[in-house]
Amino acid sequence: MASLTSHIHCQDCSMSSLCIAQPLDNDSMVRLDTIIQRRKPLQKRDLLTTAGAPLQFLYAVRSGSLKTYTLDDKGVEQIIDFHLPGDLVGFDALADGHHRSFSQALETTMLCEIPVQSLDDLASQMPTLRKQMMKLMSSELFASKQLLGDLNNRSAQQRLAHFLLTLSQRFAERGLSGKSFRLTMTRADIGNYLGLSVETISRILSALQTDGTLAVKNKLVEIRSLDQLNSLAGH
Amino acid sequence: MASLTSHIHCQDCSMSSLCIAQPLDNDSMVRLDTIIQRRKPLQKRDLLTTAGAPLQFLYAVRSGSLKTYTLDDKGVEQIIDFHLPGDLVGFDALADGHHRSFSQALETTMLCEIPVQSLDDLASQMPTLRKQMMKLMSSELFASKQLLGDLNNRSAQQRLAHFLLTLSQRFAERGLSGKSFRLTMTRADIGNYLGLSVETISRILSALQTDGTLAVKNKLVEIRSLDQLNSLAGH
DNA sequence: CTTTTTTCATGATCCTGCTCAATAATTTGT
DNA sequence: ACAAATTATTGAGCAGGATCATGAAAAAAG
Repeated sequence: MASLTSHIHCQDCSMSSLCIAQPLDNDSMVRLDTIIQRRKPLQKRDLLTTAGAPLQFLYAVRSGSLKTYTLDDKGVEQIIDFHLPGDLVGFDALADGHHRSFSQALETTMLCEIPVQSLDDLASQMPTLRKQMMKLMSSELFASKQLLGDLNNRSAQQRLAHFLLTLSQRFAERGLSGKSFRLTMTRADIGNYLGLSVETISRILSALQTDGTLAVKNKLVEIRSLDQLNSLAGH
Repeated sequence: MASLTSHIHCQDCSMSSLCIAQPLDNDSMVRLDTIIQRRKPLQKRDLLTTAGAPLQFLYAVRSGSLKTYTLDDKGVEQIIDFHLPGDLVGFDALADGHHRSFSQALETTMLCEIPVQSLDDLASQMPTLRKQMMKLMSSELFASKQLLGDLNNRSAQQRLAHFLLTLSQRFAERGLSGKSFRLTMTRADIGNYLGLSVETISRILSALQTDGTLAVKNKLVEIRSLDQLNSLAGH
């Protein structure tokens, strides 16, 4: 099965449309492909990056999911992001060449490993690749700043509704069902990310279940009324 | 005085150490300088960017300050960032070539105008410039994600203390006093940014004044006890 | 399969920060 | 310089969500 993994190339990766490879012509993609390594899958709870470690690779998620977090001075975890297939992990380390956060697999997760040195070499020769990297960072930057506003002035219910909608959209973009999906993170993770207590997450999920907006069964979520969820999120 | 403004070059700009020009050698800086335009100062309340408008320039703040915000579907302002001298404005527009937010001057503000097309041309020839742009974006990205966590799980007092400390640091980096500075934004702006009501901002400022952490006189803030402010922020 | 650990659900209580309200101080416009 | 508008301060009351506590359900470990 290792042979299967190692035989997947950018050219036929289903995630390439979201990835750094998106705007490249076939020839460029082949060149990108040659510098990319595959590695054996991460198991649940395995760490991909550690804060402070020197940056060697950027990672593209092929399947599975991760959470990115920092530890504050008191050692308290602060979740910064969740990563789904097609997402890139490691941009925050470009600033000074060291990772600034921890990334941990939430389930069995497969990745592409992109050596930053080679990527930089390639970027200097390929304007399209350079622009794509800028675009991805710019998008992430805006999304992150937008999120700040989205969360700050909103109620617990609005935050959670927004979170579920965003997940739904992201699954849909990845060719998966946006109606029905599995939360790979715990309620505590969601609460941490949204600045709410576990209890609040639990209570709101129950309430949304009761009023028919969602069907929740453990980690499985089904969106019963997208309209209602949208209006709860305030969109 | 217009002649004075137009005669300032990257080579002798006091902000160049924070700006995109930071790592460039003198020759490169001169080349960068030739593509940069100066323009007449923005007056308080003037808009620099408008959401939806095509991206033509990135801007570097030379003096003064701005706020960046979006308008939600109900037309409610959501402040995303404050910009001080040395900051770059416009990175969020690189993703699709259109500005995604409004930037408004909080006071009389001078700017450098950097045409993105020329900047991109230059970046393709100058690896150092390219890397610096990536670094700046990466830093901003991490700062923004970090901020999310910093705000989310913290009390009103911790948030405001954190905000003031960040401002203080930024002023200090810019060669200004970090002990004593002027808030160019209103209390309402701060509240909007931190997800707190104006009243809460006002009350906490009064409380910090009473307990001797700060001296506040209208827009003027003096940090009386940095230690105390630090411990309030939870650092 | 059984035991242990982790995660989730729900209730009761409390407190932080919001809303509403009234006044004062600054800033802006004429 | 004055009037109007915006911004800031302070108080009272209320409510959303945190915390504490307990039990149930899943998941992980053995």
